[in-house]
Amino acid sequence: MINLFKNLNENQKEAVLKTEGPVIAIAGAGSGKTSVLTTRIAYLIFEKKIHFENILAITFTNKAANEMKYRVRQTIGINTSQMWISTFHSMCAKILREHIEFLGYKKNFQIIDDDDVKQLVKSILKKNNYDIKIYKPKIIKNIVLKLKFDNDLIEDIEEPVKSVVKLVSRKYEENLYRNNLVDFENLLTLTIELLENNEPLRKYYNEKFQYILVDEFQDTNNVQYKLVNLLVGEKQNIFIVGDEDQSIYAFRGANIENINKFKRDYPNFHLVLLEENYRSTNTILKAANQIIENNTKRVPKKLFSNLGNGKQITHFKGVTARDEVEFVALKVLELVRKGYTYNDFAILYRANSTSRMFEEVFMQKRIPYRIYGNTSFFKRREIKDFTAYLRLIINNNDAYSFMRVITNPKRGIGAITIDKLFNLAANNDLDIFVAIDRANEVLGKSVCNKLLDFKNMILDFRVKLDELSFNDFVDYILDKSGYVKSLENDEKGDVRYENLLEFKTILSENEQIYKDLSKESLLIYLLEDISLKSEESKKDIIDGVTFMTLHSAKGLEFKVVFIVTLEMGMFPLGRSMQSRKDFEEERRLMYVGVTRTKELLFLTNANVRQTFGEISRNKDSCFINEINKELIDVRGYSEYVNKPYRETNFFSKKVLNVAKLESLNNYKKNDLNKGERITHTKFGVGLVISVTGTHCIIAFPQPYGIKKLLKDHPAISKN
DNA sequence: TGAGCGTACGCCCCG
DNA sequence: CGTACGCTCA
Repeated sequence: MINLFKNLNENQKEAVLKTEGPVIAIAGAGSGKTSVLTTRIAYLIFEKKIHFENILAITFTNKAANEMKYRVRQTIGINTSQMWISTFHSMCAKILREHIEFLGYKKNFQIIDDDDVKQLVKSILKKNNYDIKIYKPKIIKNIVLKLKFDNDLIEDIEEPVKSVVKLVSRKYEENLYRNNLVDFENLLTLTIELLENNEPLRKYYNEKFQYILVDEFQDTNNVQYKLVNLLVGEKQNIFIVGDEDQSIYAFRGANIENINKFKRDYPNFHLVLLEENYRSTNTILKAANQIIENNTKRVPKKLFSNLGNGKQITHFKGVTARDEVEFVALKVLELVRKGYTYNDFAILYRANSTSRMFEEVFMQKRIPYRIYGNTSFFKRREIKDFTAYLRLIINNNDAYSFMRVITNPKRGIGAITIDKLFNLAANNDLDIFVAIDRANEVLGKSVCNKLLDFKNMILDFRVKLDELSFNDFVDYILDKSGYVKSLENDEKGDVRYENLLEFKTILSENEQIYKDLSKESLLIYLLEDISLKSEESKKDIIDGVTFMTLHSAKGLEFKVVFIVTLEMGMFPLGRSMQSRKDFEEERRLMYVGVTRTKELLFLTNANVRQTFGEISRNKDSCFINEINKELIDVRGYSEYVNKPYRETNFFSKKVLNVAKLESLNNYKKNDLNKGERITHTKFGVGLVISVTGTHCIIAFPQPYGIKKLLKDHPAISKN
C-alpha cells in the first residue's frame, strides 16, 4: 500500500484526515496547500473507498484544476478525466449542458466572452439612442455585469446612469435569452436558479457530491458562495482552503468576508492552520511578511521555513524601461550559463501590455519564452471569426454569430440590411433563417439573393459537418466562404492563416480522442471548452521563460522571479491609490508575487519610461521600500537617477551593445528549411513543415504530433 | 447602402 | 501602438 502521508506534516495530515463535517484550512503561501487537497482526494478514494463521482473539487483557474488532476493521477494512478475537478465556471457549464432546458434555454447554448458582451451592450445603447461617448459601452458593460452578483449595488448609482443601466441590463438579458447565449456570470446565476427551483435536481446533486472541496475560498464572490451552499448536502462534508492575504479578485466581486460568513453558516467547523512554508528561503519570506504587515485588515500570521536564508533580493533600477528589460534578459542568460533552465524563470507584471517590451528583447536575443494570458490564441480575430462560423452552423438563430459571419468576409451586406432583417424577424417572431425567406417584404431583390446565398452556404456547411473530417471541414469552410481569399489583402494574413491551421489541428486532435461522439455534440463541447479556457494556449510544453501577470501567477512557483515595472502608478496602479481597499489589494498582489519565489527574487523598475506616448518619471514603488534594506542588494544604475536624460543616454547604448554581443556569442540562428529533419531535445526527430520569420511548424512522431515552435529555440538542432 | 481610408482615442486584473 | 469610428466615394 502506498503511504499517502509520508511527505506531510502534522497539520497537513489533520487537514487530510478530518473528512467529515465542515473544515476550514487557512493555508499560507507555499504551505503545501495543493498537496493537502490532492492527498485528501486520494485518501477519500483510496482509503475511504468513496467513488470518484461523489467528490467535487472546485478551483479558480484551469491551471489549478489541471495541476490537481495531474497530481491525483500521480498519487493513486487513476484516470482523472471523468472526475469533477474543475473551475466554478466549467462545473456550471457541465451542469447546465445537461439541465438548462428546465430554464427555457436550449441545450446547444453558447458561451460568450466579455468582448462579445461589450459589443452587445454597445449595440443596445445605440439602438436606444444613447450617446456612446457619454455612456461608454465598456463602463456600462462592467456595471451590468457587476450587478449580476450584487443587485443592491444599483442603489449606489446616480441618475441618469441608473435608468440607462436598468434598461440596458433588461434588454441585454432578453437578448441573451432570445439568442440562446450565456455569459460567464449567467453560468453561475443560472445554475443557482436551476438548483433553487428544481428540488429533485438539487437533491440529486446534494447526494451525488458527498465530499466537496473548494480552493482559494478567499476569492469567492457572493454568487459562488451561494452556489457552494446549495451544493452542500446534509452531512456538510465541505472542505475550504483559503488565505486572506492572497485575495486579489475583488474587482470581480471576490469577498474576503466569505470566510467569516462560512464560519457563521457552518458553526461546527474544524479549523486547521498551515503556516510552514516549503517553497521559499527565509529572506523571501521575511520580505513578504514585511510587505503584508502594512495591511490593516488582516489576522496576523507569520510564515516560516527551514530552507535557510538564501540569497539577497536584488533591486535593479534602469535609466529607461529598455534598460530594465535588457537587464532581465541578460540576467536570465547569465543564470542559464550557471545551470538554471529557462523553465525556472518567471517575469511577473501588473498589466498584460508590459509583455510586449519583453517579447521584443527576448525574441531579439533568442531567449525562449511563453506568454500566458494576453491576446490569447482564442481571442484573435480570425479565430473568433471562425468560431462564429461554427456556432452559426450549429445554431442558425445565433444572431451574434450571424452578424459576425455575414460581414466577414465582406459580401455586400451591411449594418442597415442586417438591421432590417432582424427587425422583420423580431416583429414576426421568426428565426433569422426563416426571415431571410421573407426578406423581400423589406429588402431589395439583389440583397435578398445575397442573403439566400449566404443561408444556403451555411446550411451546406451543416451537411458537410457530418460528411467530412474536421480537417477537410475547416478547409471547406475557409475556401467556400471566401475567408482565406480575404486574407490576401490583409497585412497579417499569413499569421492569421497559420493560426487558423493551428485551430484546425486542435479540432482534429480532439476528433481522434472523442470518436464516439457525434460531430455536432463534439463541436458544441469543443466550443464550450474553448470559451472556458481561453487563457490557455496550446504551447504549454515548450521550455521557456514564463511571462505572466501577477494574477495568473497565483498558485505557481518558480526558482527565479522577476517582478517588473515596480513604480508608483504602474504597480501599485495609479487608480488604486485613491482608495485604501484597492491599495491594500495591490499590496496583496505584491505579496503573491514575492511568495512565488523559491530562490532568487529580482525587483526591477526604471527612472524614465514611455506610457501612452508620454515620457514619465515615476518614483520607486512603495512596496520596494516596505522591505527592510538589509534584505536588498541595490543594483544597476541608480546613481544616474537624478541626472538629465541626455547625459545618461550613453549608458543605455552600452547595455545594448553588450547585450548584442552576448546574444551573438551564445545563440546561433537555426537556418531551417521546409522538408529538413531536425532534432528537438524533448520531442525527438521531426520534419520541418513550414518556416516563417520567427516560428516554424514541425511534425513529430506521436504522441507529440505537429507543433508550432520558435524557430531559433535552443532545443532545436539540425540533423 | 456598403466599403475603404484617415483620424481619434484609449490603454488593469479572470473565467 | 492598435483598434474603432466617421467621413467620403462608388
